[in-house]
Amino acid sequence: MNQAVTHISAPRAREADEQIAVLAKALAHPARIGIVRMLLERQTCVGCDVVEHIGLAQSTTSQHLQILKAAGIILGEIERPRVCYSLNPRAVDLLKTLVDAISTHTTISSR
Amino acid sequence: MNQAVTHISAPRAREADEQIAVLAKALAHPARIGIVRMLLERQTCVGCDVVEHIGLAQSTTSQHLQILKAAGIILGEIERPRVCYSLNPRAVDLLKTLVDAISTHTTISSR
DNA sequence: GCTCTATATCGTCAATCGACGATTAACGAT
DNA sequence: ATCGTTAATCGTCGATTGACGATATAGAGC
Repeated sequence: MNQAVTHISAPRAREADEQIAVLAKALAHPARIGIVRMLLERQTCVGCDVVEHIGLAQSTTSQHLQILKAAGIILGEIERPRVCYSLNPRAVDLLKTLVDAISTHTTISSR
Repeated sequence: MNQAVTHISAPRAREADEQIAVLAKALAHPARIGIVRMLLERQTCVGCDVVEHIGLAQSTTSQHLQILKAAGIILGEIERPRVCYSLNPRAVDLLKTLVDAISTHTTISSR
């Protein structure tokens, strides 16, 4: 039972690796980190604000938003003709769980 | 002062975005997540074990290890003819700080 | 000096990413 | 019905990634 968290069976572990990698990949671009930061500061915001804030073309920005949305990191609520974006608390929890697991291990194990 | 954490000046924020993105990018591949997970389970390990564990070619594995090392996520101590890899506690702290910041915000702000 | 072992680096190739402008879609307002 | 606004999607192009095998490097041991 004490191994429950640590030692997942191999195939499951691979799946988990895949999922985490997807999350990391979605965050692996400064523009997308910028969007996340923006959503932290103002707790919600509209697409055209994002375009203005990060200074890329509208189409490019939309792409970045789609990537974040596909990874479940942000939510987009339609408010015609706008879309209102916000962080997905579930994704934040997932991230937190992950990093907690890592930091627990390193605290215990790395001297 | 209460804004110190939240509201960093724009150019600094961009730098921070860049740095975080670099970190995320280094983790944005299942093989590399697998390596990190491996280093969590055994607290340290040698390159050739990694090759065997993740099942990619030696050259490919070495590349992944270099990427993680370049991002500061792992450390490689030379023990001729091997290299002994371990997680870098500083990187873990960095990640933790980041996610803590995010989760604090979402807890406070998103109802 | 060679040979073995463990890593790192090089060169190549297909696949993916990230940027852009142009176009399309959906609706509210006139 | 037409116009204006906001987002999403398409098509394209150069740059980057990830895979591999081949080669290079560095030291231990004979």
